[in-house]
Amino acid sequence: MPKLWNETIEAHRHAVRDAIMETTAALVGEHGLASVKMTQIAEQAGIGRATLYKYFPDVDSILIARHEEHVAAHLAQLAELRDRAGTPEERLHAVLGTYALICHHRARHAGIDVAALVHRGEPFARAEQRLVDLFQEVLGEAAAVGALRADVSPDELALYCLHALSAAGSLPDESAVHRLVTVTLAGLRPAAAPGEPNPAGPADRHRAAHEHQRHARH
Amino acid sequence: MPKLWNETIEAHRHAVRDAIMETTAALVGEHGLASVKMTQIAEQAGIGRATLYKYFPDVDSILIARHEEHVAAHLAQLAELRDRAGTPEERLHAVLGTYALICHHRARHAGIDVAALVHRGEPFARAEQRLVDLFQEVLGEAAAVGALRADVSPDELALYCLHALSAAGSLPDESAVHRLVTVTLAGLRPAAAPGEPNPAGPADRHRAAHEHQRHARH
DNA sequence: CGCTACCGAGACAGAGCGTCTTGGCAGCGA
DNA sequence: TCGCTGCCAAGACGCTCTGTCTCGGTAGCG
Repeated sequence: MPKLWNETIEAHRHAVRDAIMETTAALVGEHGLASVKMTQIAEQAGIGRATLYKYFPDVDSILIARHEEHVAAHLAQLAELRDRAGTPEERLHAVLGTYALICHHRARHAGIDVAALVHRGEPFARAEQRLVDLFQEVLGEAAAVGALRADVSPDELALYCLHALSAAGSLPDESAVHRLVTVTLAGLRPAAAPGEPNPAGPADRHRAAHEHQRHARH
Repeated sequence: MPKLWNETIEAHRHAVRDAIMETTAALVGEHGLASVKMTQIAEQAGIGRATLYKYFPDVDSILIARHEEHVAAHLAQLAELRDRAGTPEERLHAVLGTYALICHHRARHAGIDVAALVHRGEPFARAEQRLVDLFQEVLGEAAAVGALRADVSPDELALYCLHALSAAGSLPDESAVHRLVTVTLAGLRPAAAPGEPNPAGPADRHRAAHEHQRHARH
């Protein structure tokens, strides 16, 4: 593809790497995940097959690398929302709502291929774990001000959020995604039944405690 | 495997088919999904490779067939719970709780392989659709007696339940699964806030309407 | 101008695949 | 008892894709 090397060799390699990943994603979107071969990718990207093997060992690695870049971008976006100003409830809503929209648009854009690729091997587990950790932090802050139910730990609630919001990929439009976020958040709130134990109040108290948590993170 | 044909030819073929599916599942559990080859399956099952191709065209078909049998069994179990006696809330709780336990045990037993296989192609979409339909029926009955929030339609709530409960596969023990069901159900209940529109009462009224729905199904 | 690093193209052996043929065995009916 | 039919294991065959290697060519750099 790049006949003339762009500035440095480093930049050239990065450009070729990006071209490989983009070409592979296009081929997968066109012909499906199983039928894409290394030969096809090399031809489409305009590089030699041996050169392709110098960048990636197989098709899965290419798509995993592409997926990890997307995950990193989304994670940065969510971390930025997490560190914004506002009450823990507001930031929880922002993080979960944005994640749901990400799921929605990913499903609409990439189809089933990402899900098929992503559910195998350990790279996906790591990406999911980072998401759970991020959710857990926001949930912990919300729990500190009593905005969360106290009978389930934040790590289990984080897992609940992650899976519940993944339903956004099957929803038809963004208003449905918004309703899904509302429903998911409803599952997180303290039990309204009078007999249930609910030690933390619904108001935003413990402000100092959650500020301490936020700053102790970095 | 079966040197002497069992009774009829039909039964023999069924036995061979079962042996193939069981052998394949064992190999996938042992060596992973990607590395299992048709040659290996035929050798392990004690049949010829050409014979294997007379039963299944490829490895995926074998695992999909096995998965569909499991799904059918689980679906029957859930349908039985749906048609049991009791209030719609009780039956909703039973169906969702049982589905969560199924997810939990499946993840514990088969590992990541089922998820990896299951997320590609159209057979999985059909199985998921049948589950959503089943959920939707139980949710519709619960909505008829006012046990559900009225601001989200039962089909969207069914999708929410399906995905939220799939988190049970990542939970460590059954008590955590039970808490997940509690949280998921909390997302389904009518909004407790006084300002929110909540036309249906929390008590079990409209009993006749939901009985009508149940009997109109068959 | 020579050196180095990279690259495209092609060759090569190996693994799997999907099909076909061969020879053999189990059941069934005459 | 003897064919006849259906099924089967084993193996051969051509094919695709893989992963590695070598070759000749070219861009940058000193």
